[in-house]
Amino acid sequence: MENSLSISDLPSHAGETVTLKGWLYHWRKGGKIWFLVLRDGSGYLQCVVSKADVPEAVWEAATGATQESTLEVTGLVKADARSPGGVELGVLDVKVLDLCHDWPITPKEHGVDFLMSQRHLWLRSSKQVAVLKVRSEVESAIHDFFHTRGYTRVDSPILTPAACEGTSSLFETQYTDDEKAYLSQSGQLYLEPAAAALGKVYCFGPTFRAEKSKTRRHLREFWMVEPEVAFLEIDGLLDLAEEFVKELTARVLDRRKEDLKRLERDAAKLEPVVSKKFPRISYRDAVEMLQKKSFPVKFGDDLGGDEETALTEGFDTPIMVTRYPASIKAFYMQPDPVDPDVALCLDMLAPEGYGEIIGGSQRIHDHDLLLSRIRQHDLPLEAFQWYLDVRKYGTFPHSGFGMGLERFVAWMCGVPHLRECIPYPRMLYRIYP
RNA sequence: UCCGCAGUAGCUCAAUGGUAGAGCAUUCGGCUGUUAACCGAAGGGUUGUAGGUUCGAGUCCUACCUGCGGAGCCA
Repeated sequence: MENSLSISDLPSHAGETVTLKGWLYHWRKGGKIWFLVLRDGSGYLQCVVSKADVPEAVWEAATGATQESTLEVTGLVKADARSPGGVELGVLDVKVLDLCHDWPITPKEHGVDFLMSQRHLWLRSSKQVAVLKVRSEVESAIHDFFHTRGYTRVDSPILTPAACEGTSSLFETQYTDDEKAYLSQSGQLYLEPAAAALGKVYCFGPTFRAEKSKTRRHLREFWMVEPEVAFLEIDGLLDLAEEFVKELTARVLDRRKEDLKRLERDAAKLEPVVSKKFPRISYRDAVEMLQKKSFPVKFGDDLGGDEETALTEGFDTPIMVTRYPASIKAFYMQPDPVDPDVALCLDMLAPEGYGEIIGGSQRIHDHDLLLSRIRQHDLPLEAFQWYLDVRKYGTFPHSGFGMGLERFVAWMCGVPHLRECIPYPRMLYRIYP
């Protein structure tokens, strides 16, 4: 069915005459020789048009094309060291399939407001293309990671009857005439019963938080991958999270080198992630470390962005902070049997200021303890009856974590803001396009 | 929601309270190996909105609108 060549195929077609379709990305004029850069999503190709070598009509078409015009170009593939990418096209024919008028995004700088309002067009820019390729690679690596380890993917619902954690950040929608539904904030609660059915499960999909967050580290709609594993306890969970991040990073380094280069991301900064063990620090030790750096934190305080960055300073891998005070963590987290004030949980903090990429815990598996936690947190008991059933019928220790895809991709790409790591970001006060 | 910053040409930005400017983009011209090419020329403006102070406001004051950055919360 597909017969056409892509630009990325060309290095193995040197010496052949080929026809390609794509868009005019950029050009450099040189009097009687023009250099057109064609892009087709697979790569970029310098097409050399020489006035002496083509018919007048072809010269007119080539030099009359504007940025982002749709072109069909025929020419001879040549290896040439002067050309970015190693091969270039000696143009024989150019057809302008559509002449583009008033393309708004120029090669010079633009402000974020402008670019975000042109997001549907901004996607064509080389750096945005590179980020989307890294994102897709990570998504694919996530599925491979779990499938090679015997996990079953279980899709959790997006429309839910009640909150998983806190009702303040829920998106509400009308479900029937007299019933509301809420967009999912996490698939975890639905994954736990599935872990009893299938043992090792994971979900991967969009999640929604109606928080009024307006920072580079927040989106209102983001993608989260969440494994949940029967009979896995906290130490195994730490191993799983570390192995997971190592494998995804290795995959990006292995297969998306060109994209990292285009993003001017220093790949050497990611290499220790693959080779070195991630430090594991308890919350109590973290508080001490922060106090030595004269942060005014004490046991019971949550750690803010500045504290997280200070903790990761001096490390070239992520660090895992474990055993936070139970009082500041979710109701379902298992208390530490030797230190009941803390929960068996972890936050993985990425280096270079990228902050929390993973949060997870061992879950309470005792029915009565979970019941009392639901009551302590003033949660509507009837909404959690089915969740309690997991502990009522053949309970088992289990653990899981959630990783925010965009945060991971932002870190891989060295992009400072999450909004560039999802094709169409949903942010506070911005839902166009 | 709170705190801070900013709205001037299509875009990115200049302009002591005193004639509205540049680069890029666009159009035209020049250049046969360019790498955000370069050189020359032209067109392009109700300075976010509404008031106010002043002989005079892009500039100072007030309110509003829009956007950005950050906090809290989180992945």
